[in-house]
Amino acid sequence: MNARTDIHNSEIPVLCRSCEARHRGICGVLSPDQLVRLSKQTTKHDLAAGREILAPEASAQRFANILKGVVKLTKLTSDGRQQIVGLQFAPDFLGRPFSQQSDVSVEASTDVKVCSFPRKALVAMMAEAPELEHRLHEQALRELDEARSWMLTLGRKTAPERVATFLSFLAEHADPEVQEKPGDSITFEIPLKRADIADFLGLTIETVSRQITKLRHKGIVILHNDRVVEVPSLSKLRSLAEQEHD
Amino acid sequence: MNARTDIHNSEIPVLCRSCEARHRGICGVLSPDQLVRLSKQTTKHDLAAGREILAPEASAQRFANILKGVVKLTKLTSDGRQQIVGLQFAPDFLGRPFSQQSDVSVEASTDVKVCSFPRKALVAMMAEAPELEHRLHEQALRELDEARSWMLTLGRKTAPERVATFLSFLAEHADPEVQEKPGDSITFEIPLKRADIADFLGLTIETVSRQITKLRHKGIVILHNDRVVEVPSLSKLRSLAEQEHD
DNA sequence: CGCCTTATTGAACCCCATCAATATCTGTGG
DNA sequence: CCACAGATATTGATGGGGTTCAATAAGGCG
Repeated sequence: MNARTDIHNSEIPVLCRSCEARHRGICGVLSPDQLVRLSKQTTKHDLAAGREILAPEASAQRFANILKGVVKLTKLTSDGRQQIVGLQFAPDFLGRPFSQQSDVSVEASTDVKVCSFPRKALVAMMAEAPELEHRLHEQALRELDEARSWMLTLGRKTAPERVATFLSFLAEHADPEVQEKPGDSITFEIPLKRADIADFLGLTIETVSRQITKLRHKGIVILHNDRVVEVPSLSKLRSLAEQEHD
Repeated sequence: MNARTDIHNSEIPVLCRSCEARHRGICGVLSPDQLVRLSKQTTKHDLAAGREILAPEASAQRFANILKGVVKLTKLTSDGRQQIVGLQFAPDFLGRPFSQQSDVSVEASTDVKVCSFPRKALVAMMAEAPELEHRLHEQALRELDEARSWMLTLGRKTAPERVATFLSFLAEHADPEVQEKPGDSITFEIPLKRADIADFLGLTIETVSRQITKLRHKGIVILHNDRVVEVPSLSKLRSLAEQEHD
């Protein structure tokens, strides 16, 4: 069946109707017919914050799309030091295609909804819809750009700069519903606890806490609670993300 | 070796005959006919160590394959601090497809030979050879895995561990011609000067130098000169890459 | 409330950066 | 071949930013 001749909304699986991934995510390139077949192998999961979504061994065998929430990708040294190597938001794709194994574990950072499917289902879809691989490729390139930006942050920025960089990053990915005011002011929720922020920025919990306190005293951020931040001037915050001194 | 590409050797452009990228690189998926057409838009360049290959503005408009040598990808903060975010070897592809701009600059780390071509030429080839995009996708995923490994190194490892990790990484990518002994022992050339190693590892030149000296005194490495290193026991070096203490 | 998790604040130490001097390497020309 | 100059690398002394260890505070939920 041909997608072009047959776009009837009634054919779109219930599962997919309200899914962001169907538009901006990888499923956006699939026809209703293809969506139906993929959705037969798909299951929707609700995962509490902290739960593992894909173990390192599994992340090449099973894939998923984020429907809601924030997902962290983490790596470990053999002696247990942890580094977060990426944060993902709806409608991002999760998993490592074209590999047998990965050493990244995929965990829910907030409460998360995902829709997951086996490797085979994706492989089959890619065979008939080459555009699907293109979408995956574009996401991989975006993640690569992002990972390299974090390399600059981790390798060359000071603690105050790292925290400011992190908050600026979150502001850009903020859920529109928690943004309120236009322009330079923004309020959003930090989808990580302090320990995770530390693991992302290559710092300790204590240093993160101290830096946030400093930002508070300078009026750069206003904490409504541990997680909700108001940034009166995003441009001021951004300027702190790249200058060493106070 | 692929039958399709080798039935008529005479059809393969001279430029491509001795090129590694034709087999392991992205050109491996092209037919002789396609190689001929691509090679008409291709120019070969020799670049001295330190020279810029693609400026950040250009890296989305013009692409290249590495024929020989080592290439560094660098990022800068606004006040000039530098971080190397990737090292690339033959036959890697250089450039940022599907984007108008990039903030990564591409420089020769050693003397380098590349073969470069305009964006349009690649786009045209991808249209007729979907396998081409697949190769690019796979390289992007490898680079992503690598960037995330460096994030762990930059965020969570100590200076001694970083240097050991770096040398282990080089040993794995070492030009086979400088490898001599089998098994656990290896000799190779460091394709970066100390300042570049520092910019890669998020350290200073002095710290890198001191750590190499320590490795020398511990018998982990033997320096034949500033660039050529002998590693008697690669497994010992690797074990230092993940343990904090001496 | 009372317990547990999470976050903040304080004080002391240490790893690595910084500043400074010396050494070595590389190439060039006398 | 050696002398010299510029770039690159090593080594030393000092200081500071961030960690570590420790205590207190604040949320979240029964």
